[in-house]
Amino acid sequence: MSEKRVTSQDVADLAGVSRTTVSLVLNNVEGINISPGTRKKVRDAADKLGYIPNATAQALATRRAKAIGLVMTRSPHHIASDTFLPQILVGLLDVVRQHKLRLLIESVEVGHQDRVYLELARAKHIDGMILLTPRIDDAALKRLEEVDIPTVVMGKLTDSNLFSVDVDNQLAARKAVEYLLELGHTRIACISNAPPSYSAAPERVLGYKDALLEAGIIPDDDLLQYADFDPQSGFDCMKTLLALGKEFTAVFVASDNVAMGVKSALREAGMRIPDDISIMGFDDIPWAQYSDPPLTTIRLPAQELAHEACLLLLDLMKGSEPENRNLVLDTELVERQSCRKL
Amino acid sequence: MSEKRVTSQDVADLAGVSRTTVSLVLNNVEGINISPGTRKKVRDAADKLGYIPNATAQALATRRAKAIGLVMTRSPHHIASDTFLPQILVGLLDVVRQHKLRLLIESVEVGHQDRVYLELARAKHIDGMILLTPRIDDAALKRLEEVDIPTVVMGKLTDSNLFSVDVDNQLAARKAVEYLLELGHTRIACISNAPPSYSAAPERVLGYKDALLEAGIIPDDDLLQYADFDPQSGFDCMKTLLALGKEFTAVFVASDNVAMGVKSALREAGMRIPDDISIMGFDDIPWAQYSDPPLTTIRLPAQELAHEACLLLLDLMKGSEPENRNLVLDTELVERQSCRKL
DNA sequence: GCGCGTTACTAAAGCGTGTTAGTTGTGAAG
DNA sequence: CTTCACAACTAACACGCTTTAGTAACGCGC
Repeated sequence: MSEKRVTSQDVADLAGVSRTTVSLVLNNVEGINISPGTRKKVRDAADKLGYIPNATAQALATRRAKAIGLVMTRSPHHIASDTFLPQILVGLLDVVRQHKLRLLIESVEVGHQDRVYLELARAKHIDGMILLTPRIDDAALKRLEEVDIPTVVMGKLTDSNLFSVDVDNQLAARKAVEYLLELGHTRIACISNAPPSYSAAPERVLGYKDALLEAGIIPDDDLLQYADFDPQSGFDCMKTLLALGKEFTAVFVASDNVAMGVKSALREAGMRIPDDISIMGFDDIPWAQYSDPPLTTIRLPAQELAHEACLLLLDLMKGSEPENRNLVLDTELVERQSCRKL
Repeated sequence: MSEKRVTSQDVADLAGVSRTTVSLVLNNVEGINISPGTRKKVRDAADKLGYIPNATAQALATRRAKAIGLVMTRSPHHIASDTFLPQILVGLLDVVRQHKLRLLIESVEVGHQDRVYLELARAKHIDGMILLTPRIDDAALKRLEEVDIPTVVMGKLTDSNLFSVDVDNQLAARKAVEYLLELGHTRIACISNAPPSYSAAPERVLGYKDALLEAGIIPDDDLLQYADFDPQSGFDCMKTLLALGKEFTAVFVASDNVAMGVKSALREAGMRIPDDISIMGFDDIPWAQYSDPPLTTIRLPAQELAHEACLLLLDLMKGSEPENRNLVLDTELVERQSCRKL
């Protein structure tokens, strides 16, 4: 309480040296000559006083905040129900801690992007940022490329030359649908994870169509629906699909979270999984394996993606420019019990 | 790129005033006289240059970081599968943004608490912190009370006089079990959410016993199991319970997440919900209403808890000392279809 | 014209660190 | 005995802002 903040001056006084020396010793500055005796005196003094350097002052002097930011451009509602967020945080925290950095979280309301990106960058709260699933049509992204802050995007942006980390959504979706085809399904519906403006959504749809075409099946646009991230939207999509009255024996839902709602709608309609309809998910959220029946899905390595994104960002912050701007991690089909042989 | 950072000096030069005036105008300092003309000149200059004050320098000068920290004392694995984290973040972000603060996320490895708490506080990265579900036996908590940084704990600590925000776990659990009793169940098992050392776990068990005793039923310790946060542990607990061979017609699972695994185990054993056994959850995670059958549970207002915790923290940071150190929010029983009348 | 309060501003001293340029003392080479 | 490199430090400026103490100008009553 009454104890004042201890500064490097206090340490210097106690050790009988200058503030400069304290700084040089405690920061282990290379290529400088300080006698071992003095080094010890400084260290002892610092220990004794419980000296903890003021991070703000350090940041001001060094011009680096020693922090990175995780920026989410989604509505609060979508963030609240984002299954991967905890995993992403863990992936980031892991790297961040090892490098003695801090992690800042920021969410931006749609429409206010300009200022936030700029403020974060210019105000030097952070030295680099990781952008989470932004919209393709985010005009501010263009402006972002002009800002001189290192940035890594989680989720690829076709029309941008920002650095990114992602999975091959199209390929993964194709694998998923090929699996259904192998089981003998030919009438396969598709419910995408999000509106087409979010980059991953159209890519997954493309993979779905790829698989069908390769098998000689013409995709039927009536069997294609776009959900909106949450279970409720999946519920609604499946209702619409069922109301059409078209026949389908399997559905590829490009998000496990959405699939929860889809299953709910199927249940209400009295359809049994996988007896009456096979369902294939995407993401492998933690509950996929505990759902009834356990959901066959595509595993998205969320934590690893965050991990790699963070490492890439650190590279950029160091000034190196990896030649590979777009890192792609592998997905894996996890076979459970929601799909059956026809 | 080549454009240099614009400082308040640049604004002052362009406006033809001093740096002091710029600061006074842009910060809307009260009780100071600046002519409207000058104010406009300064504002125009700032706009024209796109001036964004350097937050680090501001922090150093004002001695406030304008940031709060969310500190989690749990293992990466537990964080990664924490269903409420996204909601908590949204609750915090909401308040934080309105007050133009930033949010820092920090996770602490068990055993390293001392330094982290201290460093965060002393280094002045943050002006206040919110502690998430710490263990009761966290020795560093004692030390934390000595640190002069405002702190709010989410989840009550019996043995501490820190400020806290929580629900009444015991009461909520009692309500849950009373509901089962009203439906006619008398043999009711209980699977707690976590090991007894985590504060919420024993409280919920107490509520369970309260309800039974009030109904004249002696709690049978064989029917009581402690899970460990995740579905797998719930699966294991239910296996153990079933292996005992004791009769029970309902089970109160003090965590929806754990309940996922419990249901999985019941399914494997060929038992139908709610026909063969009624199941009552706790938390109301987003997937509870989409599970099969939709889970009857106790709603834990995670987002509101975070919201209130943040508001309380802001009060503390302003220097006020609310007389009520422990804020308790209401829970609500959400009736769905996993429990049936006996 | 003088004293005085008020308006409208500014000079300069912090905030706590990093870092450059420079100073001192010492031993060895010439 | 000088010269010079080098080890071992330090003085002082820079970082970009806030804020206190102070100054200049102005109107006003007498």
